[in-house]
Amino acid sequence: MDSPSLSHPLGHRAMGETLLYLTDDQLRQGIEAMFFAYRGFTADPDRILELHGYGRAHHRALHFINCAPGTNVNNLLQILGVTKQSLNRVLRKLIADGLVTSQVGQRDKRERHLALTEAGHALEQKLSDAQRSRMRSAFRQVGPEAVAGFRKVLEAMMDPDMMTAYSQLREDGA
Amino acid sequence: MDSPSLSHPLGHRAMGETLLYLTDDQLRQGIEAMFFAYRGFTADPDRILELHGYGRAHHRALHFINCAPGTNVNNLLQILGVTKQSLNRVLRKLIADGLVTSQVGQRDKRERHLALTEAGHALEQKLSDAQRSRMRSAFRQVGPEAVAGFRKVLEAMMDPDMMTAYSQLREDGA
DNA sequence: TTGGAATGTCAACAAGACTGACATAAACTG
DNA sequence: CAGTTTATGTCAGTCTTGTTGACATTCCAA
Repeated sequence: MDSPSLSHPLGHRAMGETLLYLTDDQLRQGIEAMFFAYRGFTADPDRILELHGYGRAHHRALHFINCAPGTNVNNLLQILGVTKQSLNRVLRKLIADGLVTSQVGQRDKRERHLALTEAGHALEQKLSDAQRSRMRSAFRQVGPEAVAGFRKVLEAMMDPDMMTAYSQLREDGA
Repeated sequence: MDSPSLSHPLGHRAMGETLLYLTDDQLRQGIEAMFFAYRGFTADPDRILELHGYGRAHHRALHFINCAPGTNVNNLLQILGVTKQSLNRVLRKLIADGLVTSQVGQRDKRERHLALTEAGHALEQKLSDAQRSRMRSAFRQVGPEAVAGFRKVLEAMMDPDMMTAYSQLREDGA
């Protein structure tokens, strides 16, 4: 049979209207692309983390503490979407290893304010560099229009409440 | 401070050439978008899986057995990128629960050929529908150009060997 | 001031990844 | 045919990272 995308009698605009990109097969390919890409996305930092005896959970904590220095545990909890007990185990190790500092809040002494130490900053940089490097390479290959599309789809795929957490990260860093 | 993307003196083409989309901040946003989107991407099937006492590992196995019925364990191992012990634990349960069949190969009797039973097909459909539903909604929101960009970036972010596995999935289904 | 809400810690458990060792059966090779 | 390799399955043990339950501390408001 002939290729519908090449022999289609309608122009590009009409293709969008007939929603050819929404067939089950196209969606399945999107799902698989997401699966394989996420593996690639985490592969480089995972290798570095392993050398230091950490896991992905430590990476996530370092990343978001770096983005919002002085944040408290509850904020981090909302963003990461795990239980406080789970996060606490990770934080305990990072604090014990001298990568993160935990300071009792001035105003509210129940809160602990988290920040990276110099060593924490160094590891975060190393992980971030590895991850950015792959993403930069991908972005460079495909060009700015594709990158814009990538961002649009990802944002549309987030849970609405996560979307707000994501937006807030870019507004008030502290 | 003012917004560089709005007040930039150069046009869109020049922006691409000066690689504004490759700044560390843009890359960081891409990384975070990937993190939050992947959570959304897995959230719906996760809820269904929990009801049945399965995890993401079972979903992945069902998905790829469905894509390539009659495949053997080794092929699945390559695609999933886990150890045979890990996969075996999952397959054992799926077979015991009557969702997957394992048949000794005709040509090579060492191989086991895997396929979904009717019940397996039913669950795979349910999971797939949930995941496709979210992706369809995202795709519909952003339009075909953004979807094309999304796919391009994801493919550029995969590991090269995974990229080949991904391509082969769409060529020889059996 | 006292009881509830918020915050964070410790302990125990489960899923799912890993490694290593080993068994079995079949295919291949000299 | 004997020995090796390949494909698969299994058992045991470890690690990360999620979970729930119990508990201490602190704040706030009735």
